[in-house]
Amino acid sequence: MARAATTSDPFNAVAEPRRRQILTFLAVGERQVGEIVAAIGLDQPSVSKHLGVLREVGLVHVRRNGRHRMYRTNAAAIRPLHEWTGTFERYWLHTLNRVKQRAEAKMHGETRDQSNCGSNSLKEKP
Amino acid sequence: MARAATTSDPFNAVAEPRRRQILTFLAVGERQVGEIVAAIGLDQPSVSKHLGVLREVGLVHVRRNGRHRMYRTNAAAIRPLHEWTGTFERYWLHTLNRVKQRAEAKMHGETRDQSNCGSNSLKEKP
DNA sequence: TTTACATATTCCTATATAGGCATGTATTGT
DNA sequence: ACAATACATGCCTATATAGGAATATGTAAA
Repeated sequence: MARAATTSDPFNAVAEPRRRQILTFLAVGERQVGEIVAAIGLDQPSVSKHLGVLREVGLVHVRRNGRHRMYRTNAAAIRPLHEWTGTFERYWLHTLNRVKQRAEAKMHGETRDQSNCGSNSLKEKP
Repeated sequence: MARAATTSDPFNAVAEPRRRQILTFLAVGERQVGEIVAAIGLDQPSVSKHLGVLREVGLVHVRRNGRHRMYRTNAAAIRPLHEWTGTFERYWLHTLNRVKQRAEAKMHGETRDQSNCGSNSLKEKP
C-alpha cells in the first residue's frame, strides 16, 4: 500500500512544513487567502490546495466575506496532537533528570544546587 | 515536487500511525524487534523499515544485544513536536473560554461559578 | 450586463512511499 | 564448520501527493 493520505488525519496534514507555516500564520486571527499567499511566498493555487487539506481535517475554519474567504486556525483540532506528544513528557523529563544527575555527580557534590536556576520542573519520581 | 520524505523530520515520521504505535510501545522500555512485531501485528520487514525511518530522524535509539537489537523511544526527539503544538494552546484555551462564557450566559448568570470545577486554567486576557 | 478580482479546481508530472516477498548478514548454538 | 535465529535490505507495485500552469467559479464594481 502507499503512504496514508494527508487528508486522513491532522498528523498527516501537519507533516507538511508549508501547512504548519499557514497554521501559525492563521492562529493569530482571520486572514484572506491573498494575505496568506503574500506571507507564505507560494503561488495562490498551491496555497488554496493546502487550505483545502487543512479544511478537510478540520484544522482551519472558513468564512465567506464578499469575494474574500477568511481563514482561521482551529486550534482545538491541534490539541489531540499536543496531548499525544505530551504522553512522552515524563520520559523526556526522566532523560533530562539523568543528564542533570550525571552533571551533578561530575561536580563531586561541590557547589551544590548552584546550577538549579529555576528549572525545578526536572524533578520526577524514580 | 512530490511529498516530503518521511525521513526528513519527526513531523513526517510521526504522521504514520504504525510508527506512532511503535513509539508508544517503545516508550516504556527497551524491546527487541521480535516483540514489536508481535505487539504491532505487522510483518517483520515492515517493522524493520519503520524502525529505520524512526532511527533516521532520531526518534528511537538502538542497542545491540547479541543477535537482538534493543529499540527504545527517544522521547527527547518528540519534545519539539509537543512544543510546536503547544504554541496553539492559548488559542484553544481561548475558544474553550468563549464556549464556557456562552454557557454561563445561557444560565442568565444564575448558579454562578458552579461550573468552575477546578479548571481555572481557562482564564485568559481578552 | 460586462469587467475585474479573489479563490477553487482540474490536469499533469516527478517523487516518495508502505507493504509484500525474497534475500543478505551478523551472531549464537552444536 | 554448519545450522538456526534475528534483523536489515533490495526489489516491485499501487497509491498519494506537491507544485506548476491553465481554467472554472463566484462576487462585486462600473
